[in-house]
Amino acid sequence: MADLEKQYNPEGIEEKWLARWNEEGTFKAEDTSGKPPYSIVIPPPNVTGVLHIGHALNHTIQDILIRYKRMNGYNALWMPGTDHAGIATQNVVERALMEKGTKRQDLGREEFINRVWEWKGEYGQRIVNQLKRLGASCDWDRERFTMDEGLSRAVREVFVTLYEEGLIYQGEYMINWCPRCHTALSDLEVEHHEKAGHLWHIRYPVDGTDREFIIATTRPETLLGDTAVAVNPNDDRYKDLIGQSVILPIKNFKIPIIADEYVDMEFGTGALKITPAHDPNDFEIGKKHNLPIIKVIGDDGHMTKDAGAPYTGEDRFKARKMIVDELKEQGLLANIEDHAHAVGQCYRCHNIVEPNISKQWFVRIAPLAKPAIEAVEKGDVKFVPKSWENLYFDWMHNIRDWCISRQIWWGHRIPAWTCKKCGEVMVLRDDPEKCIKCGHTGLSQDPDVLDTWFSSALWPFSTAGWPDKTDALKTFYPTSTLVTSFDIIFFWVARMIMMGLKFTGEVPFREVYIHALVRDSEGQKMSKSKGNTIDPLEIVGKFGADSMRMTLTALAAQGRDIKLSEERIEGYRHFVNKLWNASRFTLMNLEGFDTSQTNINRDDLALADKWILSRLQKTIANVREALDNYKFNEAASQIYQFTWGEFCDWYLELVKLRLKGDEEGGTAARHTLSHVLGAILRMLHPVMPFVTEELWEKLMPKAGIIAIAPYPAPDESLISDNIESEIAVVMDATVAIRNIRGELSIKPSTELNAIFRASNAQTGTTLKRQAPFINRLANAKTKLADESFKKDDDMAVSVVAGVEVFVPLGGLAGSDERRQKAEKELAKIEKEIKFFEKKLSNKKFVEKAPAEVVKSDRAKLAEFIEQAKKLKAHF
RNA sequence: AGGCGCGUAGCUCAGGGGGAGAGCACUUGCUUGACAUGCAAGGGGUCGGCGGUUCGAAACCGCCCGCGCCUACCA
Repeated sequence: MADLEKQYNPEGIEEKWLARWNEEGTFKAEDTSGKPPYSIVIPPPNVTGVLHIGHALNHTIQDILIRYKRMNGYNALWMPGTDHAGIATQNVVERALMEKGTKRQDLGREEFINRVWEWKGEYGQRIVNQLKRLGASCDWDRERFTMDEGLSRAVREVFVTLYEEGLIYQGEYMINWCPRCHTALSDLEVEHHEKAGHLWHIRYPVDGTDREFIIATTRPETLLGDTAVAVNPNDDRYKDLIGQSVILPIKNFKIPIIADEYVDMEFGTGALKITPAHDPNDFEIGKKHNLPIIKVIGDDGHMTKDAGAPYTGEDRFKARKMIVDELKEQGLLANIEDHAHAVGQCYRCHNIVEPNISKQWFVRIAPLAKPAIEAVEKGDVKFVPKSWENLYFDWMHNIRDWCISRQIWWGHRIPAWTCKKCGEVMVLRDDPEKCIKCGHTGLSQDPDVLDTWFSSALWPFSTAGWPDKTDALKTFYPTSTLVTSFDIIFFWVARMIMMGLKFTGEVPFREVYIHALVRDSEGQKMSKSKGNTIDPLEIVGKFGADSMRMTLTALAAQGRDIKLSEERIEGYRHFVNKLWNASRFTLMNLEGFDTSQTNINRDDLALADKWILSRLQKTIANVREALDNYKFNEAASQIYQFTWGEFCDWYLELVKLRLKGDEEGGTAARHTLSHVLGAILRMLHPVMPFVTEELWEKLMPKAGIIAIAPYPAPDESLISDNIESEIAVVMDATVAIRNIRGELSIKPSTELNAIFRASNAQTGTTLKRQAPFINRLANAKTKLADESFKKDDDMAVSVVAGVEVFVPLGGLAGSDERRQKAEKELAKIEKEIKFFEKKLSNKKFVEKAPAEVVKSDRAKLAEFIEQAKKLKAHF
């Protein structure tokens, strides 16, 4: 039994339990069950992904919730899976092809997709395997992938239904275009980062006059596609010019001067060049004024034929330089100004996106957003912390139609066909063989695929088998909780709510817990390019999964980001080790003791037993309360304090005497020890699953695995404030002696004598009864003062609540040192007295404050005065 | 420009109307038979600033200062 190593070594133990859980099917949820359901769907990581510390936090929290509920008797399902991550995955596979010297275009669409599947087969389990190593208690048999047949059917069903209801439409609009990924992006997929740029002020001469506009632009290359200059109709400076023309520099075209309210008279010179093909606002203005659209930047980011020589074929940024040089040459560049502005970048490849006009598919979002807003308003979905609801509402109220088509190959192909003969467009659940209108068999399918987030939006119900009415759907949907970070509230959370309500009539989850972001120790976002990432697997290898999980849990306070460093994790490894050693000690003392027996006569329990049991009940209640309210750090800290500060520091020390040989009370002590340790292990299991399983197996060999053991529940009848204050006397007396020892620099190995004078009979009885324990803890021989006791010159004195402590020193310390120590103690007490005297002398306080506060303050004051009096009397 | 969050011990942070807390770091002393990844004893803070509400504010309210983040089509 007592074959534990001196130090906890996670290696081997983690593997052992991963295998055991798997063999025993511990994490399997039941599609039909008498138990209450609790379900979480995993935010599906990208198949291309590598586990990072953010996943570790996200999954630790989910695992805590799931394990906690499972131990509480729920039919707990943690639904795992991965996301096909269209653009990201396509990029990865393309890069691999590039290394072999091929391009996807060389392979053709079908073959390329085959390659992606091959790639997925080879590497797709990587992140899943990494997740398993953290101890994630997902029901792995249910693992899904967004491109699975079933999920694809859900996508198809949703797309067709939305199309039939007019909620999906196709149209030519200005969208965000990534010239590198060669696809449209939704507004959300564009990141705005402030960049240092320039404002070029360009002269646009007015035709037939000597007047000119000076127009500022951040993108001079778009000049080639200008089709008008706009001014505000109310601008007196230019009123007379409206309807005339300017000569477009370089091109030497005439373009009209138009009037539009959009133009801000205050900004710059109040004149705006209009490039309908390359700016969303200009596009709108262009439509209004029927301006021609000249596309000068192509889909590949190079200048088009319409840009004209010598620019055609040049990269857009090179073209910019050429244009600026040319303008300079011609004297048309009035001025260059530094200008910082937010440039849109592709969230996948970080290239600068190009506003581009093209034909795309959109979701008409307003009708979907309305019920989704109401669901959160009504509380059908609750955000925790609640403040995130504001962000949600803010976005949902300003939401714009969602561009869902992507010009890539990897993803759910849009189920739309066009008849080559009659031009009929068909959007269908099943692939058509011929035109539904004219019967012609020549059909072409839309080449585009859907935004990856389109399928993610269905995840909570598509993974349960929707559109079939499965048992899983009935049992686990709506899911209970969603755990994610704030940065995908728009991308994912909001869209799941919209789609869930639309297609199931119910919200996809009841609560959304938004957790922090993990940053480095400087508070910087972790990123590979900064080199400040912490690799969770490396950490697991070095400190064990439990240490990492405990650290993340302890730091996961609501509403604040986590600054993580290896030192923090190392610190919590000490806690894991502490638990290990407390268990080691306990197990050493339980040889031959049957830990499965639970019936113990409470009268046999010693004071220390009753005390630790009382403290345990309070701790259990606090931990449960914390977990029920997503206060993970609070739960971690409660267990930490109890385990280290109370169980190890006091109870184990108090109990040692009774464990020797056949000491009286040994049975009660062993019973209490195993009971409390068992409760600690079960309380901690959701946070530290591996080490708790290992120790539980040794402590309770007959009880089965801890992952399905019942989570501790508080027993009110074991809570006793009287017992707790009685122990406080023992602790105070012990600390007083230790304090004398420490302050007077007496070695711990020197046994001291101590005499206690109690201020009441009960305290005296406690001190007398607990004397053996105090003696041990303070390395002293203690006794109670009798009537003849007199303090003499050689004694150090300390006064604590209800007890005067006298320690004869026999020359171990000089009188000066003793006086110093006593004066220090007195100064502290006098500070307290002043504080309370001031407070209590305030008439208004006495009148208005609650009676109990006044009463307790008066009692405290009296106690401190008493202590000071006693202390003074001795010097 | 708007919105949100944060400012508490040297560091990282809990807390939150009634005597300032934890971990780490620091000082001193310890091979006390679970643990030196440890034990014991200590030092350390006008809780960002100024006002207000209150008998009482670190906490609630207002303003200010500093630091983050998010959203936005100002050329």
